[in-house]
Amino acid sequence: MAARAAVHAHTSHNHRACIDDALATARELCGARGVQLTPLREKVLQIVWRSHKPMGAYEVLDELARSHKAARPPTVYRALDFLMAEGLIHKIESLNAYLGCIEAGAPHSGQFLICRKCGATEEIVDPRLETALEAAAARVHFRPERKVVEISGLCARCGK
Amino acid sequence: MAARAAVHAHTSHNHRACIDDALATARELCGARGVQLTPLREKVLQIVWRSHKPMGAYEVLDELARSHKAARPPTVYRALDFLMAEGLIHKIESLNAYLGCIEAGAPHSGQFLICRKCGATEEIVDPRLETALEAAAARVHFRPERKVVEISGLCARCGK
DNA sequence: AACGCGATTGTTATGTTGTACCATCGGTAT
DNA sequence: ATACCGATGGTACAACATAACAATCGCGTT
Repeated sequence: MAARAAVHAHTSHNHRACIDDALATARELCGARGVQLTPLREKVLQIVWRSHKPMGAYEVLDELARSHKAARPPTVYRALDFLMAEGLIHKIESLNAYLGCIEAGAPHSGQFLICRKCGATEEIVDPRLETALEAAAARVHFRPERKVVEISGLCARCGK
Repeated sequence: MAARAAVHAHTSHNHRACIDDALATARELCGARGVQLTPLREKVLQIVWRSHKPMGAYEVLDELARSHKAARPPTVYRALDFLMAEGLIHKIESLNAYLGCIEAGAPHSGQFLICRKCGATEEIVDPRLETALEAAAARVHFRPERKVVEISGLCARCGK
């Protein structure tokens, strides 16, 4: 899984395979959980995954509308809500945008590195960071439920 | 300064003194920097500080309009932008809301504990957490500029 | 077949958050 | 005076998100 951590940050790999993987995983998970990954939801998941950058809900809508004339804002937001609830995508709060989750499975809060120049956004899973977050909360007896970690700056290539 | 870290989380302290402190510090800093903390900007800073919870821009606007009839959305957003640039307030991205900064001075990214029940939001300054963030970014040669850390959950009192 | 039921999607309208753009005003440097 | 600059006034609109209700669909029961 760690090998997939850099997926969103690169443009030259075989992204098609990533998407197919993600969709297959999503179908499996939803099947196992008894929830419905309907064609509409799967299409939205595919659209989000096709982008290397977080996509705004209205960008998703524009894309969806190409093959689904009836699409309206609620159509998209309902699908995005479902996908977030199942841990298949994340919302990047500082961008009001959505990104495919590389660790689909347990719903979890992600940690993100967002390049302000090229827009590429990488999800990282850093246990040390996770531990530091838990410790900081525990220190003041705060019980964490959702952890938003979004680091903006310059990615390795743009920061050269 | 560490003693002020819990300011936003409590309701029974002498908050008036906090506000006065914050305003005095702000005036000093702006004077030293040669930027103008105009009456309008100071009023907005005061409004934000009066709340123990992050305030939406339109809430600030409603409050401001009581004493400043000409206030419009751009009025508030310009003041908020200025205050953020000077490191006097923070934006809580996951709430689209603004909060007085307890460490006014160097513009910095804050770390926040947000109670989903009572809304109280505490800014923490945890060097270990800061280190973990830097390390996570450095590991992939990412150069961080802005770090958004917002932990939602239950505060000590609501989580009992 | 007809019915009831829950989940999903369609549809219209509206609420919330944030900006673009240009005008104006007061101070300062030329 | 003139030109410029930072701050504010003011209109309009863009971008993001949800409320509310209707229609449809699959499915098990009668």
